[in-house]
Amino acid sequence: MIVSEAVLSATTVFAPVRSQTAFEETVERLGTAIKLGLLPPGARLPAERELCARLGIARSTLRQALTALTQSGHVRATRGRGGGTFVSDPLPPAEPPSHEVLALWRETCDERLAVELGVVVLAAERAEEGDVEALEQLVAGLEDVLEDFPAYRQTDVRFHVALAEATRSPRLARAMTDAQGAMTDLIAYIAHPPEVLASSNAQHRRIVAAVRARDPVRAAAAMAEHLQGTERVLAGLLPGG
Amino acid sequence: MIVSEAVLSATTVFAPVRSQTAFEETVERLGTAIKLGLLPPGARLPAERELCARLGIARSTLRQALTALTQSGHVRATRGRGGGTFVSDPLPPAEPPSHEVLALWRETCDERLAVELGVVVLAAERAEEGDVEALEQLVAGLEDVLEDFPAYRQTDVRFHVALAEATRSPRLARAMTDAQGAMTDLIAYIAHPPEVLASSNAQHRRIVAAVRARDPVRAAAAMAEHLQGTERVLAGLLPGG
DNA sequence: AGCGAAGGGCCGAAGAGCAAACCTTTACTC
DNA sequence: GAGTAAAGGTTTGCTCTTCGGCCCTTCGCT
Repeated sequence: MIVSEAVLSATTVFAPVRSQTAFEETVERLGTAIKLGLLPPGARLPAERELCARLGIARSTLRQALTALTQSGHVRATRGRGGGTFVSDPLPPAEPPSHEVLALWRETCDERLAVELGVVVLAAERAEEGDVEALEQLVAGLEDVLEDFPAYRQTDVRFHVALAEATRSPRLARAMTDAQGAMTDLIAYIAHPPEVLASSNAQHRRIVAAVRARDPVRAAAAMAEHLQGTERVLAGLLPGG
Repeated sequence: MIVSEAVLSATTVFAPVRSQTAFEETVERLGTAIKLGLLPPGARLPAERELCARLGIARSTLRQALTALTQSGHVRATRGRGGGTFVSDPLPPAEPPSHEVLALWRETCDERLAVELGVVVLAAERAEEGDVEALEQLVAGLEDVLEDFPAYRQTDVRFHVALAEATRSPRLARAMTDAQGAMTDLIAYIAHPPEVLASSNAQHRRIVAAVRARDPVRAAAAMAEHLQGTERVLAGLLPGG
């Protein structure tokens, strides 16, 4: 009986169980979507009574989350007919990443690598003409905002999420938004000169070309190169690099 | 303002928040580890008072989970000094996958693809000599159990988890055990003749060789081929293939 | 003026989780 | 054989989260 080997995995199997509350998860979901620009400034959220049904939680729980997001300035509500809950414009300044987040930056990048590689391979196999066109439009749009990092980053996120949606796999799309949310916490404060963004967007072009050509291998290679860019920047600035 | 585009991602952003309880998560964690053979039959779990501390939950919550696992026959407890909670030997027969699980089989495979690709790429970059030797031993062991699918599958899981551990990224290791747990639910009932297992293990060899050579591209290609095997089998047997 | 759709507030029931006791069984030690 | 230590088993009571429903307030539209 090979019992001794099991001890190696014990740290994984017996690692702490983290159970997020519905409240916390909702704040994180909506907050991330707002910070990523998936819900752009000025956008209106669904009515509370509808949203809580969609999220599968009680309205009072949703309201707790919305109250938190109101107090943090990400959202603003108006009453009466035609009212609703709207994403703030402008958004509050982002908060600097916690020590915790910084300490785990490499694991965050590792997870993102997995998601992005899996996504790009499957997208190359499954993307349809319309998906590719949408991706090309996003890349073209990026070209116009090389001087404006926040705008660039927002469209960049859209690009990666669109790639994930092209896989037709909701779970991968969720994984992608989570990964992008975690990355944004890390890179929001790093200077990104236009030349860097231009070369990053050139990599986007190569990725889309490989997807259009239905060439998963080339797509994966292009994506790997793309991710190495940010990773090298982080390695130079953060502990443990 | 590009508000219209946001609607596309709405299904992702507003998807139900699934808040697992600590009890559920614990049952799943331990149950998966047992079904995967990470905790082999006869193995002794840590004492309740220690285990609940490691899992970060109250002892009463842990006991709920252990009671569930006892009733399902995966675990058995003995009292008194020198007693403890032990993995059952033999294990209860696996239950057939639910309709729910079967309906989402493709998404499960997609997630696994992402995890395995990310893992193998990072393992190829980071694995040390000891890691590679452990992997080679596991592959050698697989050669001896080509006639015994349960035994093969168990060592197969160990192989993939060991690969994940070679990345030194706890989160990827966790993702790998989760992915393997989900896959086991799908493939437990599918006949696997020795020839198929032999060719599967040949792919293992190629993966290890690429990792040893520190060649992420070749490692990813070998892994992709490896995964296609099971995926094609499932596509032939399950709905939506 | 009134209707209806939206956010805002309140309250009680139910359940999950926690903490800290205490009990029972059993093997080892002196 | 008595004592002790280490394990699982049991009980109790408290807190916090979540749910579900009900009613209020606001305010644009008809």
